Amino acid sequence: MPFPQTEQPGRLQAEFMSRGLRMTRQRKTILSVVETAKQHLDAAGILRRAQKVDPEIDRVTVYRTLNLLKRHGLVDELDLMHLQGEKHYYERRPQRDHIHMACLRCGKIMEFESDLFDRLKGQIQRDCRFHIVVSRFEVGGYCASCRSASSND
Amino acid sequence: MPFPQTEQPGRLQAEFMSRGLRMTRQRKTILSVVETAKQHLDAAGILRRAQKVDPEIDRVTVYRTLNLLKRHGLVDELDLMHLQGEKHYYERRPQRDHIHMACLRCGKIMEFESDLFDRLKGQIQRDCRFHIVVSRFEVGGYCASCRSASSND
DNA sequence: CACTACATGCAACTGAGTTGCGTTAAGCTT
DNA sequence: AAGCTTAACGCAACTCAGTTGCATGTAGTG
Repeated sequence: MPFPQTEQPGRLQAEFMSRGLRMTRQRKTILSVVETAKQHLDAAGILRRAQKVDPEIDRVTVYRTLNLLKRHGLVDELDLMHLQGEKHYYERRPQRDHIHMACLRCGKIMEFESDLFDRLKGQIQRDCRFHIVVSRFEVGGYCASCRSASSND
Repeated sequence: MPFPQTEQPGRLQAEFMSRGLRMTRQRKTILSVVETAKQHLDAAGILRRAQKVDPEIDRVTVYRTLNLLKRHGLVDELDLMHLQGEKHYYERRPQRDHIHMACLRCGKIMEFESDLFDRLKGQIQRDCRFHIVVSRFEVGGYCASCRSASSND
């Protein structure tokens, strides 16, 4: 085991292949970019990073691969309250779903897990007899630091 | 009082004007379209309905008016899980926030209010010291009728 | 009633994402 | 290992939603 981290590289690739999807040089690059991203990336950002590894990679391939990952539930698509235009952001689907909070002043994105959130989704599935495949809870507002800052400026 | 309904026409117009915003012929038309809509409309749909009243109205005016309403918190912008392309939908901001559920099979949109939802937002504000201005909780999945239908076809 | 600042309409533009198609290459099959 | 088939790739052209610049029109003030 050469990867002692909690989230070992290659796990996304492994899940991808275990679904019988064809692995290509380009997909390998894109998956590793998505997997190792430390922040939320949009398609253009993913392309830029992928091209540092393989300059031949095309933006169309990035879009097609992201659609594939989305359809297979391997990544989630986020809007992040459209703080910067209409583009989408992507993240590996986590074990446990979380809420995204976007600060309208500083643009910071925060994530928040909550029992209440899990219970709410359970309630929807039971009370509405609705089978949830994907969910997105995004919040726009003002973060703690911007709230205190706004009293000084 | 000529309007005995729960949601009397003109209330949106009244809120709009009470904010000191300039009322024009076009805005009056657009606001009444938004206010009386029985379903979630996108900008093109709002334009189409507005043009039935006033054919001179331009799509740019619709976009500008929707942006204005959004900035003033008088309407909410929805993605409805991007079931049909990337366009946005609009609804009057309700007294009590609700969740949108979009069926991936039949396209139906359902709304759901929940105490748990209200409590969850309260928790976010308290635990994260985050002041919520706007929130959007959208769910994609399969509705009750499509779940039972899918066993037969 | 006149003035001014803001709203409108038009046309041109932007930016994200998609499609068609000829070429390339995964990953089976033997 | 070579050949085969089917899917993925790269490129260019396109679509679609929404935005911007600017000249003209008009709401609301005084």
